Amino acid sequence: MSKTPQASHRKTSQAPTSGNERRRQNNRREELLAEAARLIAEKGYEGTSMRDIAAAVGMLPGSLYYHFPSKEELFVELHAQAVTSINRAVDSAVARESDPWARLEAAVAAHLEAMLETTDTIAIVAPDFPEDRSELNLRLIEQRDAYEAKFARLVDDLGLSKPVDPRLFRLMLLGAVNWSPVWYRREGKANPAGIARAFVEMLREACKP
Amino acid sequence: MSKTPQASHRKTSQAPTSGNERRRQNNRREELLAEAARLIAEKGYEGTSMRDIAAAVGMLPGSLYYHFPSKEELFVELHAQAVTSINRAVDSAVARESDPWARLEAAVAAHLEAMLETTDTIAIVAPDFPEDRSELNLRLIEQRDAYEAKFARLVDDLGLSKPVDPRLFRLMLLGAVNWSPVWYRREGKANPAGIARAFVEMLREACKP
DNA sequence: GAGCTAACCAAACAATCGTTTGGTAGACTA
DNA sequence: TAGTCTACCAAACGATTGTTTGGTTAGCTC
Repeated sequence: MSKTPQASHRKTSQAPTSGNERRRQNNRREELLAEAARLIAEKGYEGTSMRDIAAAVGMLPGSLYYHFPSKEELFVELHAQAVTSINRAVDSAVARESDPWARLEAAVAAHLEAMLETTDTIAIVAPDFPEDRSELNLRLIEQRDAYEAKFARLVDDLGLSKPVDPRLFRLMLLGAVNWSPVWYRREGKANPAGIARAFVEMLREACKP
Repeated sequence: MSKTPQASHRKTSQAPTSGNERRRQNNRREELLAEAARLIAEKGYEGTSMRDIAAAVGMLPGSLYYHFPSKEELFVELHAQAVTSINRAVDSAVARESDPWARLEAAVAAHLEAMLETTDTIAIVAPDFPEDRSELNLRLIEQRDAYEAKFARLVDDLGLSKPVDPRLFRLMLLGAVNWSPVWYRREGKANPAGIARAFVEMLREACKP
């Protein structure tokens, strides 16, 4: 009640002294996405209503539809944004290493960091959606495909000896990593980098002849 | 439309010649739970309405509230049922082995089997619910506690050498296992037992001095 | 066969959901 | 300064949600 959708229009209000960028073009879109990410990360997709999101940015529910055609579309864009961001993080982490095992560990650490510490990076993962929402799911999977292929390549570069199935190796590692948000506590002693090292090191020992 | 809530009442109809069990006592409760499990496993908790469940057993929505006080309570009972069932499966699988590593592998295989092949065993897991539904989540976690402790014991019995953290060992293994429904395809070549063997074998090699 | 109870039906309730429609203030362009 | 467009507001719409309330009937006991 106390916070009505803001007094009048404000828009591009500030920064009047800064050259000729094209302002006044979807200004609050970013703010909107950020707020939606925060809410969805906290309460889930179904648990977050368009009204919640609108209230968080001080708009009316219907106004969201100026920026996004639907709630699903909003989420797809959020997901894309998260995938892009985590992709960059992993790339730059991997680039700093040359040894194949070190590269894999760096990738896992970056992935973990993004999922455990960055609030607004909604999990690449989000198995939120049950199988029946196939249309949405297909689009999300498509977004993650390139990302997962990247890990497959990192694993291939390890040159595993024969008894080890590279696919199961990758699925095990990524499964363990993707599940970590379930048990991870930020107050705990373990940090993403440490977890990554422990996970990769275990598998590394397993692959020595 | 075509399937109205059934013609008249039927109740305990059958089996009139079988002694003196107390029939006519929550007869369709089991049927109700089974149907709810099937639907929720398919479409998720939020994706399954009380009307869906009622329709699946040929009842009217309100009638469900004769058997369960709320939708959440229904799910809690479902969850408890699943936990009990998987607990039994793991116990009997472990009992057949004596070697610690073989016992762990048997436990993992049983867990995988329950999650991947048994439709109505809604995942022990179900991270469906975001953190904010704390009340429900606490009750579910409570139900799983004894189960997870069981794995901690199995890991302890391995007598791991020092550089390996038993906790991270367990979290890695269970994470990989719990994530498997995401990528597992029943049509594929891998089966639960094979996956269990591969996972455990990898970690086993890692723990040899 | 009277009475009781388990197991429903029938119908609604209030709340919430995603979304649509029509309007409008302010910034920008010419 | 007139006109256009951006970025919203205001208000509703229809559908769906979990749930409640009061009645009804079949089966059981006595």
